[in-house]
Formats: sequence, C-alpha cells, structure tokens
Amino acid sequence: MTPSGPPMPASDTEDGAAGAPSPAEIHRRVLAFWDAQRIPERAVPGAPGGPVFRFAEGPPGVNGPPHLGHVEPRTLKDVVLRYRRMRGHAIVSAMAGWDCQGLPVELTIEKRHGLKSHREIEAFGVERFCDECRAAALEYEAVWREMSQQLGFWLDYDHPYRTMDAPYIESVWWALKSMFDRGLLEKGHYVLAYCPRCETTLSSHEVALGYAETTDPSVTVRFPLVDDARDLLVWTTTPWTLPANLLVVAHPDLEYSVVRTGEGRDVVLASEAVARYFPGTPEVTERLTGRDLAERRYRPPFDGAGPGPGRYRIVLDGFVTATEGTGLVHCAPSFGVDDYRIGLREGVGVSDPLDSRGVFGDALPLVRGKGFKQADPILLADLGARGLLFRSETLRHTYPFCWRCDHALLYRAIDSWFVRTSRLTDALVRLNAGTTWIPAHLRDGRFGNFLTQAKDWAVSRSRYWGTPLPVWICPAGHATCVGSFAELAERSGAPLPEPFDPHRVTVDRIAVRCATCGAAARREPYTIDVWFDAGSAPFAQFHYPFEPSAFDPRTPLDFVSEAIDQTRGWYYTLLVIATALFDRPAFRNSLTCEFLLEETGRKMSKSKGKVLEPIALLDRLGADAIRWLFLSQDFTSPVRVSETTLERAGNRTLGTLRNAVAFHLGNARADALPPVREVPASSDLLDRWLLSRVAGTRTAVTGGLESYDPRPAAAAVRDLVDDLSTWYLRRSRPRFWAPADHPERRAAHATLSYALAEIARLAAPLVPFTSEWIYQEVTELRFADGSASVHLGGWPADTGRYDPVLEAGMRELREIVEIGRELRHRAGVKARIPLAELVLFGAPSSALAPLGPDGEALLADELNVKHVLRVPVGSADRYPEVDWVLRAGEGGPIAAMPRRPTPALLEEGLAREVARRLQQSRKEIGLRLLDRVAITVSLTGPLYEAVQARRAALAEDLLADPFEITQETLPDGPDVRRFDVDGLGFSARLVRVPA
RNA sequence: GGGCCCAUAGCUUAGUUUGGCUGGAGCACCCGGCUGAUAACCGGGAGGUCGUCGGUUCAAAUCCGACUGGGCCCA
Repeated sequence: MTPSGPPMPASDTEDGAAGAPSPAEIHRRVLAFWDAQRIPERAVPGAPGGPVFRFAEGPPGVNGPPHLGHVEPRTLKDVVLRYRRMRGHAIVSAMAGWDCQGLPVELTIEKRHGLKSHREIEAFGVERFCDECRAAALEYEAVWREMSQQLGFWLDYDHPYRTMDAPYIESVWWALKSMFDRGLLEKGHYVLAYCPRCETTLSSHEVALGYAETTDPSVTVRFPLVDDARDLLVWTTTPWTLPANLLVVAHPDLEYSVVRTGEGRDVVLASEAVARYFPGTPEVTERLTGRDLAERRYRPPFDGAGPGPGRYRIVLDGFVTATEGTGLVHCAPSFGVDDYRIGLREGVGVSDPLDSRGVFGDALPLVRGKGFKQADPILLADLGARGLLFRSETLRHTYPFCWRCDHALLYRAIDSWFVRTSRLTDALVRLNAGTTWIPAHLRDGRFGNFLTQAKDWAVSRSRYWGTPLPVWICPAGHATCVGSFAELAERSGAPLPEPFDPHRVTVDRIAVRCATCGAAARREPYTIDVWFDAGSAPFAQFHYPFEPSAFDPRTPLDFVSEAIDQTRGWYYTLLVIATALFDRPAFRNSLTCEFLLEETGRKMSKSKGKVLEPIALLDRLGADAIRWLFLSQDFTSPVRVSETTLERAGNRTLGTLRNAVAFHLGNARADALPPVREVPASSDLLDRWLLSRVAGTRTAVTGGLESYDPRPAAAAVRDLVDDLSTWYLRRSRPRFWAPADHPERRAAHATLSYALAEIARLAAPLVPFTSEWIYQEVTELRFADGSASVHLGGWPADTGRYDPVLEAGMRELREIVEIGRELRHRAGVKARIPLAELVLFGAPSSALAPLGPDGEALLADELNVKHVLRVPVGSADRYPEVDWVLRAGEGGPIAAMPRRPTPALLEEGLAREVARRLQQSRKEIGLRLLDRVAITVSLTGPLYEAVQARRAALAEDLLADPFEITQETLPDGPDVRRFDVDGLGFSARLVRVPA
C-alpha cells in the first residue's frame, strides 16, 4: 500500500513548513475577522424564524473588574448558546446584562471619597453620590465587556439590560406591586446583621467576608426565680444583650438538675452541663425536665426592658442544646434569629436599648452613652457586685466584623420590608422538582434543601444607590405600592420630571395620595436588595409588561448557567420571583460549575497572592486555551488553576489539532488540491475508519450538548483529535507523498480535508477561535467571506458513515500493533529491520476479520513484517521459544514473532538505516524536498553489500545524482559526515546540486 | 451545630450510577524508536496500601457505616 517513488513536495512552500500559527496569533486573527465582518452581530440572535431557545444572562455585578473565576461560567453559557445557534434556534434573549446597583457599587464610591456613614454620604450629596455610582458601573461594564468579547462569549453587548435603567426599574416596580397586591410584600421586623458604625444592614455575603478570631466574654449569670430559693444558670457571650432579656428558654425533654452550691442559692441547669460547672461529685437535690420548668418566673438581671405581658418567664423550644452553656438560654428577641422567633411566638414584644449607632440610650443609666461592646465590662462589674455573676471567663471564637470598617457587627431586629417567601415554600419545592440540574445532586441537595427552609426575604436596604422601594406610607399608616411610572404620576397629581430617573433623589421628593384614605403619603426610605433586581432579569430586560416583547409569562427559560454560589443567589431569586408572579419555574435546565481554586487549593476570589488577570491571559494564551481548560476538566468540582495548567491546556489536544491542520495545509497547498466539502467516497480502510470516527463523534458531541453537558462533548473531540493525529495521519503519511493525481493521494486528501472541516464545526461551540481558523484555512475561505463563518453555518448532519464493526476491528488491530511492538522490544529488533512474519493465534483475529486484506496489510506495514499469519490456537508448539518471542494470554499464546531477521531482511534493514541517515543529512544541510544532491558514500562490509545491491532505488529516494558508492575512506572535509550503524561505520559527502 | 460535594501514580485525571478478568490515560522522569507535522509522533520502563478503619459479598476503587482531610453553603 505504500507508494514507492520519491517523496513529493509537501509542506515546503512559502508558509507551509512554518507550521501552525501560535494560539495567540490565531486568537488575534479570528477576532479581527469577526470584527471586520461583524460576525457576532449577525450570529448572536440566532435564526430569526427558528424554534425559540429561552435564555437569560445572569447579570454580573459591575462593581469591580472580572477575575478568572468569572470566565468559567461564561464559557459554559457560550458553549450551549453557540450550539443552539448552529442548530437554528432563535435565542430569546442574548442580551448582555449588568447588575449596576447596590451596596458593592456604593462601597467603591465610599472608598474613593473616604465616606463612612449615612451622615457623611448625605453631606457629600446623595445625587452626586448616585451619579458617581452610575459612572463607576458604566466604567466596569466596559471592562467586563472587553473581557467577555476576548473570551468569545457572544451576547448582544450593544443593547444590554442594566438594572439601573429606568425601564428596568419600572418592571421591577411592577413585580413588587404584583407581590404587594397578593400580600406577599409586607413590612415587618427582621433580625439582620448590622454594622452600627456604617449604620446599615449587611448582606450575608458581606458578613461572610468579615469573620475573624476574637476574644469575647463567656459568662454564666444567675437569674433568680421568683418566689423560689433557686437561681437559673444562664450562659452568654454577649453580656450587652442582657439588658434586653425578656425570656429564658429550656428544652422540653432535656433533663435539668438542681445543684447545691455551698455558697449562695441552689442553681438549676441541664444535667448534662453539671459536670462542666461542678467537677467532683456535686450534691444534686432534684431532677426535672424542661417541661417542669415552663412558665416559672424569674427576675431579669437588669431592668432595662421594663415590664410587659408574658416577660421574664421560662418558655420551651427545641433549638436548645446543652452541649455548650447550661441548657437554659437567655433570650433577647431583638438580638438573635431564634430569640426573635421565640419572642414573636410568646408575644412579649421586643426591647432594643441601642440607637442606630449601637449606643445605649436612657433606659439603662448604668451604660448610657456607651457603645454595645464598651458596655460589657461595666455590666459584668455590676452583676458581680450584686452577686449574680456565677462564672466569668473568656472565649476565643470567630465573630463577624464589618469587612469595610472592622467594627464588630451585631444581629438585631430592625424594620424591614420583606417578601413572604415562607408562604411560597410548597410551590417553590413543587416547581423545582420539575427542573434538571448539572450536576444532578444540586436540585434536591443544596438548592432543594434551601427551598424547604425558605425564610422570608428581607428586601429593603437603608441605602442610596438602588431601585427605590415603591411604597408610600400615609400618616394613618396605610401603605400604597406604586407599580408604574404612570401610576406614580397619577397618584402624585403631577407629571414626572423629564427625563425621569427613578432613583432616590427624584423619587423621594414625590408625595403621593394614599390609595386607602387619600392623605399625603411619604415614601419608605429604602432601596431594595439587588438580588431582586437580578431575579427580575427574565422579564425586566424586556420592560415587561409595559412594552410588547418576546417574553412569555407562561414559559420558563430553557437554560441558565452560573457558578455554585448562585444557588443561594440568582437561581434562588429567579425561582422565588417566577413562582410569586407566574407560578412556574424560572428555568428548565441549570448548568452549574464549582469555583476555581488557585494553585495551593485556596479559593481564588479570596486570593491575596498572584492574581490571574483574565484579559491579559486571554491575550497571551488565546481564549481557546482557557476555554478548553474549563471544558476538559470536571467543572462540577473545584478546579485548580495556575499559569502552568493554563499554558498546558492549550497544548495537548489543541496543539495536536493545530499541527494536524498545518500538515494538511502544507500538503494541500503544495499541489493546489481543492478543499472537499462533500462526504468523500473513498474505499480506503483508514479513510472509512476516520469518517466513521467523525460520525460517531458527531453523535457524542450532539448528545452532550443536547443535554447541556459540555463534558462528554469535549471528551469526544479530544479522543477524535488523538486518533486523527496518532493513527490516521501517521498511517496515511505515505499516501500524502504520492503524486497529486494519484487516486490514493486524492482520497487521503479528500478525507482529511473533509474531516478537519467537520471537526472544526463540531468543536465550534467549544473552541470557537481554533475552529474558525481551521474552517477558514481548510475550506480555503481564508477569512475573506463573512457569511461563511463556521459559526453561521448549521450543525453537521449525520452522514450515516458510523461503522461500529469497522471501529471494533481497528481497535483490535491497534491492540495487536501494541503486542507486536512489545514482541519486537523483547526480541531487541528495531522497527526498521523487517521481520518475516507476525503469527496470530486464533481468537484475536476475529474482530480483525471485517477489515479484510487491507487490515492485514496495514498491520504488516505498521509492524514492518512481510506476512501476517493466522494459525489455530493449539498450534503454539510450532513456535519454540528459542526462535520466537511469544506473547502469552489467558488461553495460551496470542502472538509470536521471529527472534531475529533473516540475513536478507537484515541487509534490507541496513540499507534502510543508511538511507535514513542520508535523508536526515539532506535535511540538516538545508535541502528542500525536491533539491538534488550529489552524494559520495563510503562504506565497507555488510553495509557496502546492502547499499550496492539497492543503488538505483536509493539514488531515486534520495534524489541523489550522482550517487557514488566507494569502499575507500573519504578524507575529512566540510561536506563529509560520519555515521555509525550498530557499530558499523560509514561516511558520506553531500553537495547540493544547483537547480 | 446542620446540609451538599470531593479524596485513585509527583501533577491532572478515566473507571464508581448497573460490584467481576492484570485499575486505564496524559504531563513530568528514565531508556529506546521515527525517510520530511520534529516545540510533532511511536514503543518500553519506573511510579498506585484506589484517604483510614470496619461491614455486606464467592468477589469491593465501585455498595453500606464510621472516621480523617479538603471545598462550598447554612446556622
């Protein structure tokens, strides 16, 4: 099957031999092509008349530049969208989106001007403050846009939705009013993390940023029972909350002991805690359960809260444990989530002695004017003086601090508007059950669990730069929720200013008439949680319901994709809002990636070390290297990323592919062979095999992307590229050296040309830059025709060329090749020396059979044997170990090879060795393929015999004219080279012959 | 304190759903090979207590439990 004759000019043309351009060069060339031909603009919406694919971009917060972690989910989104476009869907919608408002943006501006409190912001000017927030958001939007475009993440960046734009805010108002009308938006009290220095609540995400080790008091206080000679022992790490104490909580089923202390009154505590407080054998006078203690009354440690119905008694709750403390829990409803819940249930009201700056007021003269933490030692000293301090220690633990000003936070109940999510729990769970997640465990695991315990959602914020809460309160306390700008104008009785900017400065000035009583009402001075903005994206991006649009209130999104943190973020608010407004899920399919970790395994976003800056990396490595890194790993687990992994990612599969393409282009261009687009009809075994592999890969990639999982798609492409390079191409090389009009050359060229173009199309969603480059080059469009981008073409059709029998046969063949190599290795006979035969025993040849004689020829050629013999299993005794190397299997030997070549074959091998050295020398002295050369070669003994016998054939192979053979020693000279073949020396003089 | 995920060679990992024949592969390393893809490609070698312990089973990387370590979320 190997054509004889001289090697043909292959890659040795102007740019052919240079190999493939670098990934960064491909990246730049493709970006320039897309830009010049406006290809993203044409591709982004998908096919206008095609089936609708519903998608929404989760808006990233533009309060800082993107980091590498943001690149991962953007890659995943892009893969799915590109696939859908190639399948002819209309994408509704591909709008880029930006989350422009909220505390994070405000913090940027506060830092810029050193603002630290509401007072300072108001002195600075709220309007100016908001203007700067808006400008900062736009500034960062530009950086994000740049990064996204460099990544090849195709969205409509020219018409993005921004959560700060007036139409968007109007849609959010509509949503809020819809909830208000259904009783789902209400005002109440809620326990939230609060920074007294910044005078604002913090989101849980911000709280998580500021945990730090600290030392706090750990004190056990006596709460004397009323009309009883015993004291309750109560443990706390926040003495400053004791003045707000209203209840003590016990567990109904826990056992409590009364212990004689020796000094002072007897004390009550959980039996489990006795050993911790009383080492040795304390005298227990009585045992009782929590239930027995219920409703006993006690005297509070301070009288800061004053009297009230039901206060200062023991109540029961299951949350109490005795693993820490005394099993009797001090309950200050203002200052804890459980405290608040129990206080509400018991109807005791709240007591909050602190002002907005966390300073004690007049209710307790002892600590008047003191900050809450400053009050601790004063309060403890007072308890001690009154004999109520049973034990006073300190505790090292983590406690939340404000991540901006380092001030200790406190949890406190404050006025807040909230969405009554707890009333939607059943619907949330029911609607979530019908969604599909990758990875699957999230649906009922982390996300589903979260839904079952959905708490009411505090949506109001005491801040400035955000969507204003559209609720006005009249003096009688009636709330009026405004759901549109028109309604606002109507209720205020005056036209709105033009242009109308619905932010605080403007909206706060507008008074509306109360919808209930007609009195003048003032707006509640809150903005809303930015997560409500983001969760409104599916409809608010269309200004629904104020303008006609492609938004369909009945239909969920087909697909969303974000990183894992969004289970509690965007995914959650999407579902809550979709459930409340439309009673349907927000999306059908979610593809969720884990976070990136830096080299050491730490979370990247918390990294203080070397920052991997995405735009610089994209520019240096090309986007596909980074995309491929994410796609070829299991992104549902945390992925470690470093400079090294990033650089490697682009080399393995993509580098091999680039090399294969460069090889093809060199061959094709040398003889001006035209690109082939139709499925070639070659009957060649390797050609049919490659076409089958391409067809099978199409099935695998299609299947993966249909189910929103890029992982199997990337794996299938990787395996195909590997097979193409290491088997098809290597085995087909001789055919590419045949003359241009030779049928074998034609068939190989057609197959490779077609296959590479198909691979480009299949890989286009994954690695759009490399694919575009391959497609343009292989099809010889050469970046000239904008309408012929691989991304504007359709998805490859099924060619029907998948042939499982053929593929199984080839797998078998390749296994035999490995066995044969092993046998050669053990015999110590190089691949270059021909051997007489490879003997295959029985069974292994069965899968091989369908490959026919071509298969055996391929096997013989690959293993450099003259014949492949198939013999029955039982005939191993014909191949004695002394002459043969045998490969053993379970049922006896599998294959055998002669231990050494025959003299004739050995001579052939020697001639081949000489030829190889001379070919290598041709190359080293800079000859091109068709250059002629004058060779004088000096050899002796068996080398001389071997070369002399094949003189004509060697001269032709080497393009040597004249080709002189001598047994005399060549004198040293600049053109003379000396060689050694297995201990036999020879030398040669090579001189270029001018054309 | 509760929940979810993870642990396989120095590194990156396949295999775990559905238990089964010597646990595959890539990078790096050592040795060898390659007649024009040579910063490519091929073969061989070395390197694994499949995190630990226990259980189920004829049989466990795979199923179950506990523990240890890592990541994330919640409190």
